[in-house]
Amino acid sequence: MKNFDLAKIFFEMASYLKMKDESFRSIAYNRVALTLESMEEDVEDIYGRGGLKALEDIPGVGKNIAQKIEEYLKTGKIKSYLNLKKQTPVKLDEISMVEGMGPKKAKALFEKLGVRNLKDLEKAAKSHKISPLFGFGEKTEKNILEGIEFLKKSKGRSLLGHITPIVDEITEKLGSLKEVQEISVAGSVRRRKETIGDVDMLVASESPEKIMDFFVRLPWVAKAWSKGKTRSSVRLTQGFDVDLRIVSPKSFGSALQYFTGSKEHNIATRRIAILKGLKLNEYGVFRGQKALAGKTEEDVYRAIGLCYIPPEMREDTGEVELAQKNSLPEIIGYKDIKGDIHCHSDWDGGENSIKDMAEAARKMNYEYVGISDHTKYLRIEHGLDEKQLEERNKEIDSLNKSGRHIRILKGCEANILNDGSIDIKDESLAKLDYVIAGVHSSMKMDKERMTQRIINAMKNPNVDIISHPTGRLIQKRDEYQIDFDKILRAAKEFNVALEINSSPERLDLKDANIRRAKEAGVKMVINTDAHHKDQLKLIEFGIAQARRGWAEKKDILNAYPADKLLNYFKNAS
DNA sequence: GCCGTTTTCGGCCCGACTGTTTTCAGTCG
Repeated sequence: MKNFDLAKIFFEMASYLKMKDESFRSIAYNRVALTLESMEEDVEDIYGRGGLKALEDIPGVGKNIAQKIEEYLKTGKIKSYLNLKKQTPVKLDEISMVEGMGPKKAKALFEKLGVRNLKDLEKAAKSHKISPLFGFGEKTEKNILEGIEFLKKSKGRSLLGHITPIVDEITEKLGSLKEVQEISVAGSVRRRKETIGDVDMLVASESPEKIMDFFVRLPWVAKAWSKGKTRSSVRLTQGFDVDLRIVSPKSFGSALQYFTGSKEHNIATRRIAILKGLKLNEYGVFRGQKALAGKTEEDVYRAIGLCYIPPEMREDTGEVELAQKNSLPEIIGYKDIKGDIHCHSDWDGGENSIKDMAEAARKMNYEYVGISDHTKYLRIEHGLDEKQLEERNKEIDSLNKSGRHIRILKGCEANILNDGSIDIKDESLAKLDYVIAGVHSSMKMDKERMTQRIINAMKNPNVDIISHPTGRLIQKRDEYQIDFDKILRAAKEFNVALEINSSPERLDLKDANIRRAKEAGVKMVINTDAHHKDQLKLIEFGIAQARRGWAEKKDILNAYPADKLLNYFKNAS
């Protein structure tokens, strides 16, 4: 897949062009880079299928860029890119990661001080060579040093699941002020992206000053970057930034739409507004001076001829076109899950008893809960052998018999061994309501073997679900080397569901793969993999990713009632 | 460099804030 390599090159070219003040060419390259990054089809396949002509059908790609893509596919490099790099040998991608540094400042520092990378930049700032320069000053120099410190500490982005608790607290604190009429989180947090750069919050109020004073003095604030009447920005001690915008209530909807983004989605919606002779900005939808909408997001979308688009879908990957035709898929809702079926109990070293897990699941308003303890290969997780599994089943049977709990299903999370066989006997697996199988070892296997390993596991008629199918840990461990298309075809053929693991560190399947699975007609389940009863509530993150992957209720098996779910598993094997 | 339901030429999203200026460029979202 060359899409990402090419996207990276075009992003860089866009920055270099901006440096040279060629802003419109820069926009063109940036746009193509974004398209390539989010495109599902391999650009190499497109070229193979229809040559230059087919490349030009990609939005934003014209003759010129098509030729550059061809050049890259044939020779592995792009001459004009190398030339740009030669002209200004500056690591722009590195330098612009520092808050407040962009192409223009980078250019000035290169020409005057020879700054080529992050290290040079830090050295120049530390030896106070930057502040005397024209256009720079004390503050800029200080901000550069602080920006570099921040980068070293945080790697830039935080996991969604790690920041939402504090975001909820801030929302509650601000929301309790009497001056606040409405409040919502916006930006990538509202879109539920798996990682977050900074947090955007929006408030509707007629008296913003008091709120801003309160905001920059919140107990978690380490530093206020800026403070104004409509926008303030702070860094929290937790290591990420929060932006607060305040607008008048009559613009709350349009501002929420605007600050929720994504940027690409906004560009698309604004284009539609322009085509209709309207103007869309954070203050509303306007025809000339006349405001047509602004109070709610629904009004805004309606005014430009679109139906409401859920925040999780706003990435300009086709949702705007469907909204124009009023044919968006009805994506799964946050209350549609009927039971979590990947939960561990104290039988395999989890924190809580089966009874406690069932009680916690009842509080989640579930109809059922599935206990799927590890099996014997995983010694470190106290995996159960055939005999222990039998004992555990008896406990579940007696709990179910007592009638005092929600329905408890008997499952397990078995291990897929290197050859694709399962680490526990088929007779034992057959006695369970369902079987989850997952890879927990030899994760660095080569692509062909790993793909075949998982497919072999799916061929076992007892296996119903593959847990965390790609094995990634966000920002820590890459996905296994697998041919995902082959996995999808096998999942469809053998009627095996793929898990959407809700753990904020995993989110596996991820959004793009969920969409591919859905398109391939493969069923999924959304689970938490809870090892503690408090982790059941993490399901919201899995549902959020499912929504980002456009999954509908019918695609998600544990949105079915228990009997329908069990029937599915029975008939699938 | 790309693009077209007023356009094959003339636009390309656009407003807020900062830090440096003395009227604005650069950055961000």
